[in-house]
Amino acid sequence: MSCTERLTHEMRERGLRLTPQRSVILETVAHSAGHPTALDVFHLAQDRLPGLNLATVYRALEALQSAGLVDSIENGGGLTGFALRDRDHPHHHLVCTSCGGEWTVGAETVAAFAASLRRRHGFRLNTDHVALAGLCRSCAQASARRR
Amino acid sequence: MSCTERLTHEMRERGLRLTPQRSVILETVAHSAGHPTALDVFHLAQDRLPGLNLATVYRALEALQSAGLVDSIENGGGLTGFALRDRDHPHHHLVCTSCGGEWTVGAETVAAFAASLRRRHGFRLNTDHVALAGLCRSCAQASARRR
DNA sequence: TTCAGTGCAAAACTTTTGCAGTTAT
DNA sequence: ATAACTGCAAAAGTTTTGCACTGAA
Repeated sequence: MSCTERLTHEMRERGLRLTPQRSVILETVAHSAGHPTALDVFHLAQDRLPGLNLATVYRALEALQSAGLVDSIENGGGLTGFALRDRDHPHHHLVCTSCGGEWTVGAETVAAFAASLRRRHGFRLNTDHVALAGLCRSCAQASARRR
Repeated sequence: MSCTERLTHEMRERGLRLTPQRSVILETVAHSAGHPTALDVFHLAQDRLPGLNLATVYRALEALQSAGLVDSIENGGGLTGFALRDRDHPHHHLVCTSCGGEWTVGAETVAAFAASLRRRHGFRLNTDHVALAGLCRSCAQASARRR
């Protein structure tokens, strides 16, 4: 199912309307690498939506979130990032706290961990979209050398 | 090593000063369940520190963080929470997105997952303090029944 | 036609910063 | 003594909200 089809379907099902703003905002999030903030999305979408307002971006992202099309991720520093929820290709992000780089891990890597949490604690890890903080390979090596 | 001894030691080592404000703020974080925000800490600490200012709380928490005594955790909604970094008893938190409850998991549960990330991607997961979002046992059961 | 959504402006909130006075070292 | 820290006030930055108008269904 394409992105636009999913948008139409999920929105209608919830009595939400399909506006040009919401389409463009969803596509902007989808085509962004990483986890753009509301302001990022605003700047990127402005080209295609002259007169777009930041408040609209916030409200659209909230609507898309409630429709299950987008997830919010807490970036550091009290900023909220947004990412497409991809049900067909679930994956997770490794975010390096040193260089800010991002890598993708397949859901299967996290699945084993989620299963052990569930077995041992009855806890169902939210695996829709997870961003894990740490040091990437090169930053880890650099910090080891520094000592 | 006691909390206060560690405070004295770590602060001195970095040329940071040991003020009544910082002591009380560290104790406030240590004695709080969960991950209090700067405002929470401010309210709790006010009783013992008349005239305390919120800006001081922010600066003290930053200092304690740089001294490795406290970790910051991204609560939902763009709020930053703080928690004592306990090097003697490392542990992680399971936060239920439905009821807001919190549970503790030993570091060993996470260690295996961290090892696999490192093996497969060279990524060193930050395991100082991790808060994992999901559904707790009872909320998961409740949501299963609802269907 | 109708009501959800938008743009605009103002407000609410969290966090940071400049500065003068205070205090731990 | 001296430099770090605090309180205060103001600013900066993010997110929310009220309201009149517009447009998707």
